[in-house]
Amino acid sequence: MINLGHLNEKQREAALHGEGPLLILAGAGSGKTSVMTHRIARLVLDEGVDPRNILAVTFTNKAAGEMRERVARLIYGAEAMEENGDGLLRAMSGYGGLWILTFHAACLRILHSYADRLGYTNGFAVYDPSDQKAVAKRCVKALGLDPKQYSAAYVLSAISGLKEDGKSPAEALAEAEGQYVGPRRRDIAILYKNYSEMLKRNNAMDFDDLLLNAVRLFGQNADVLERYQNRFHYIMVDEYQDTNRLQYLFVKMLAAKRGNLCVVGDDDQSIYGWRGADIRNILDFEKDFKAARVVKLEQNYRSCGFILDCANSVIRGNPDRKDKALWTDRGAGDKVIYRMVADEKEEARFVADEMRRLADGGRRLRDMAVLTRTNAQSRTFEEAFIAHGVEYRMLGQVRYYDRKEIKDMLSYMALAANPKDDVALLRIINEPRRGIGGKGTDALAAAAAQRGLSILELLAGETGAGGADGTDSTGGMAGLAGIAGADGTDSAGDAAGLSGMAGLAGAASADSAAGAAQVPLTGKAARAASEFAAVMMGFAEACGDMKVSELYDELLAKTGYVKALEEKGTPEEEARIENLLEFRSAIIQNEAEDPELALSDFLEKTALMSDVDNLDKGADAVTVMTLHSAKGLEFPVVFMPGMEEGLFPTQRSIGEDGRVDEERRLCYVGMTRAMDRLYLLRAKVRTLYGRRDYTLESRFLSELDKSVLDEGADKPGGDLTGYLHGDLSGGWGGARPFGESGRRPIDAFGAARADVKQREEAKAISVGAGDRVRHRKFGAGLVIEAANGFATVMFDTEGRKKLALDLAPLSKEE
DNA sequence: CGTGCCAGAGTTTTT
DNA sequence: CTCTGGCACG
Repeated sequence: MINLGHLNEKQREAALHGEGPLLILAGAGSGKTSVMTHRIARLVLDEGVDPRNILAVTFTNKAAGEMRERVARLIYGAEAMEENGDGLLRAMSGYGGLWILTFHAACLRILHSYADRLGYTNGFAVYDPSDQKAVAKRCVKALGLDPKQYSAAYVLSAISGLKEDGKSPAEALAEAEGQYVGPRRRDIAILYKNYSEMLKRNNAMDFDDLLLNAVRLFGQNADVLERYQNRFHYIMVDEYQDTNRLQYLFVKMLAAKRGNLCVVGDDDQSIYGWRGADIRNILDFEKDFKAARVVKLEQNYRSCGFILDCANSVIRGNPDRKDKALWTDRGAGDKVIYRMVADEKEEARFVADEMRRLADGGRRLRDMAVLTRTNAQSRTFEEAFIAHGVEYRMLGQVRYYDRKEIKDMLSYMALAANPKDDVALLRIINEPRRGIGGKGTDALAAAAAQRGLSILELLAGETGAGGADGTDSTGGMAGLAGIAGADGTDSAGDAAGLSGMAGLAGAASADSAAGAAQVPLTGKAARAASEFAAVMMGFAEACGDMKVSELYDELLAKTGYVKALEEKGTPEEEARIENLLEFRSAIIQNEAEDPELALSDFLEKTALMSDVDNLDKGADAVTVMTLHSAKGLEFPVVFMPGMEEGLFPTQRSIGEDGRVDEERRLCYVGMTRAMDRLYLLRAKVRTLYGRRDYTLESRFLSELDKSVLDEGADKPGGDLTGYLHGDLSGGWGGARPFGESGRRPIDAFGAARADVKQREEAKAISVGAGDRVRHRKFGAGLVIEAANGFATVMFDTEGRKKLALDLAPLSKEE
């Protein structure tokens, strides 16, 4: 029997639930993951349920991974997991095992088995937002619409909205024409249609499609739906309050036969309404699933009393809530600290300083987080942290896989895996420079479209005898074989095997002969395109038999990508090369975890990966991220800056029906991330988009129960003098107004910390993070990072640059 | 074809 | 303010 001893009564009730619909209303920090993992383990161990009969879906990889890990621990025991965690996890959660997956990953697995039913072939690509954007732009352009009126972002969100409503392009079009709803709606409907067709031609799905197509697959194929209904006897859904219509349908269809649906969520934490999440899904669960049992988890194990009271007092302001109230037996703890400061710089300085103070008192930096409403706010914190020597890590900047060089290599791999992928091709056909620019690609795209081929197929066909129709997505090889065999134009005989290289020798000379008629390129560009196509078709054929890392290495070498970077040789390119090496390690690591790793698996994995997944938990650094990305996380110390009307709640939410309620929930989510200490900050003046404005305090501050607040000792209204006292007067270099070393820690832990950061006397140029420097050309700047003879410098006017310390004309400024 | 300049837009974004 | 994308110029 599985031990449920450390669960509380409510938790145990939920974990013991067997058949029938169950709604677990799980307040923040109430241990819902424990409940779900125990329920799964109990079904398997005590009830003898086959793990393959269980499906648990989450929203994030992180949540899925955590759940998998904890379930495995319960099933196999902690010891076995220590010994062979990876192996056991793989054994448990493989294709035919226990599915604990994100919505998208679950849909992907299903679609993988039935891609053909929807007219896709199996190597279909998954497009990320940057790919989507490229497609949207092409569609707008193709229709001759004004790209200003129809920005990619606008078009995509409109399309996404239609998809989330489960509408097909035809339906959208019919609606737009049925009654007169304006040309805009009609244009969007047409764009939707063209966008969908282009994706399909490219054998690609975007994120929405994964869900939409899974639901469509079920809807159109009773046998498929039945198969999965019979497979999944028990279905669990995490964060149910964030499900959109499609996700709701997906779950509902799967659960329709047996009705064993267990959903876990908290209506107070619904913060993705703007993305289509429908809070009614959770509010109406009991209506939807008759005789549903409801269990409320209201005991909070995370936050201390004052923090909880604070959060409760804010969320109370919302209408239409499921009735519940969090409580804790952790004790009252510290009051919530509220400070008003002069402006955002003071705000960031206050935070940096407070963090240093807490660190001096024995807190780890990794235990602290700054949760902002907008990404733009993070910049000020970055600067302050650098200046104050606070190690930090930031989320929500450029996603790792969005870095140009990584995305380029991924596109190369994607094209090898799926030769129909024009978006990937267009991204890289001139990267590195091959002399094929906008005009060339436009012509190629047009020619390919006309013949119903992908661009690569067109190019590859051209190198052959001109048989345009010979190639298909999987057998791209047919095209290459064509070069070697049928084609008689030249010495193509040596184009055998993988060596696209050999192919290009043949292709190069073919351009004048067969090419011109079909490929709208001439001279150098035509040669380059043929060469490119031959190489890529070679990879397309070979990639099935290669390890991903091998493919990657070959691509780096044969496409000349690294070479082009090396030739430029600027620090920026150096950094890109470093990133490419780092990416290689990531591939190797993936292969270590899964020796069978196929190219398509890897591409899918990266496509479905977010940067929260890469958050390096080991590093001892404070975290800066948006409130949205903090959901599901917890930190002993949380700072919430920017408690101002117009920023939080945002200007755009004010006045729109229900939008402020969601902001309020977001505020609640933020506050309930804090375990021991919560700081609320408000700047009196804030600069937004270069405009300095006086602020009003956030309504969330006005609303909350003031008795939980510590508003600072020595000021009535709470102004910046509240923290500009005593221990801040020291200072390192005289230039810095607020230093660290002059201060003595005052905390209980407070042995004076050795000043580790003391700098060596500058002889030549030895600089460290936080130093001001002057560059002969770039002017004054701040060192962000210095290591291995390189320094990354944020210049005041020139932006960020990486410089070699022994070469750059740099001098240190005091 | 590639660079540089200017205009315009700028919540949040688990996948 | 600061990034992005489109366009004009060399």
